[in-house]
Amino acid sequence: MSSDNIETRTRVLDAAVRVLEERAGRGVRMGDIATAAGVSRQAVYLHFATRAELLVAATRYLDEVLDVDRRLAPSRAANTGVERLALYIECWGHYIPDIYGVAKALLLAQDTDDAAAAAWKDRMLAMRHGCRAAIDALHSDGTLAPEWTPQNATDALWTMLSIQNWENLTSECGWSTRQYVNGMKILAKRAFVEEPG
Amino acid sequence: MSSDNIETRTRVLDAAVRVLEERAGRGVRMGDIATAAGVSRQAVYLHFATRAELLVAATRYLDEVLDVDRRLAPSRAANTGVERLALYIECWGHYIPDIYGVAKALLLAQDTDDAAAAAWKDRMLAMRHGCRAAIDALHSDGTLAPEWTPQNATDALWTMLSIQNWENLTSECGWSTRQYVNGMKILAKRAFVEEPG
DNA sequence: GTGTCAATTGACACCGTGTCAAGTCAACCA
DNA sequence: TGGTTGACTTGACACGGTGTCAATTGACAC
Repeated sequence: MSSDNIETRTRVLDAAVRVLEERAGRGVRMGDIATAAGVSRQAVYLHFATRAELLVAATRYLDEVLDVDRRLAPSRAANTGVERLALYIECWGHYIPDIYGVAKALLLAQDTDDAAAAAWKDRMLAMRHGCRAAIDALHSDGTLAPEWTPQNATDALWTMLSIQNWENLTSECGWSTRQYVNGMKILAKRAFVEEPG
Repeated sequence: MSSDNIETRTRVLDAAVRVLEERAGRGVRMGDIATAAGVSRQAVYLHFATRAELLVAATRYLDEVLDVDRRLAPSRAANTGVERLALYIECWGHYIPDIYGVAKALLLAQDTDDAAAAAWKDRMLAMRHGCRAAIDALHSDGTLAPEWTPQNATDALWTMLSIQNWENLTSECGWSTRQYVNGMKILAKRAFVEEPG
């Protein structure tokens, strides 16, 4: 039955997201996800050909659930570049903790799997567009610091906001989500904004 | 023969560094290193109990060869905090390409191996001291931007200068080493330095 | 009843790490 | 010269995780 089919598939995705979240994306085997979904290991392979495919599907699934577009709306509605930059960081900073487990697993799978690498690159490129939009907003306001081209500033901001950096700051430096958001706002504002006058 | 012993050991280390460099730290098996060293796979295990141990030894070996202390001397001799920060970034930015292959392998091994994780953490902590020293120099000059505590600024600078960030900027954004050094100098100066007056 | 289809069960191939035991070869030494 | 030592080789194997395959179960549909 096709609805049954779909149900099992989503149960697996749900379990994957849950268990990846729990274990921060590390050391999660296909069998673990199957068990968590209350299904045999082979049933998972009935729906996802490889581990990488499952991880990619889990990312998409999670994105749907979390409704990224809605979250980004405030940033898009900003009146100035400075405001847009701050709101984008705010949004991103609260988004990372929600996706961290799945993202980390995908990040790790990258090294051995090309499909995972492509999927990761794709996601990161999407995130880059947000950075670019914020920098362009500064630029057209005339408030982008003169040391930067929009291109270079985007590269730098994008890199600064990477998930690995979030990981380092929260787990090695003990920053909270709030501290992360504030810290990145300060860093980005000082680094990229030149208030005229 | 003990001199023979040492010779084989260093031949393996040498081969490891070479082959890790070549393949950017990815997909390098114990057998590959053995072959590159002109030695059997088991000979490698005669000198290094695990892959992680070999990677850690290779890092130390490379550090000896590259003479980190000498490289850091200019930065330590700086007269102002601003100068020290710039020189530290200069030094670090030229150091990363030399260690990237080995570092990347260690970084990847982290996920499955505790010894590798500890070694990586240790190296990164050493690098953090350099960041801390630069920030402290700014602080005692009274040129650290008021938004930052020395602690937070160190966290941020340390994170900014991570090898993953270098990787992203050079490989995804196409930055050269020179561009990296310049970009990071601009970013760090704008973010952390408040010129008095 | 019979066919269909998802899921289960258990076996197996593959790969890379790490282990083990037997054998080779050179240097050193009585 | 013949024996011991010690590094290295060779080939086999265990283990763990991924992915495959074939036979079987069980429900629902006609």
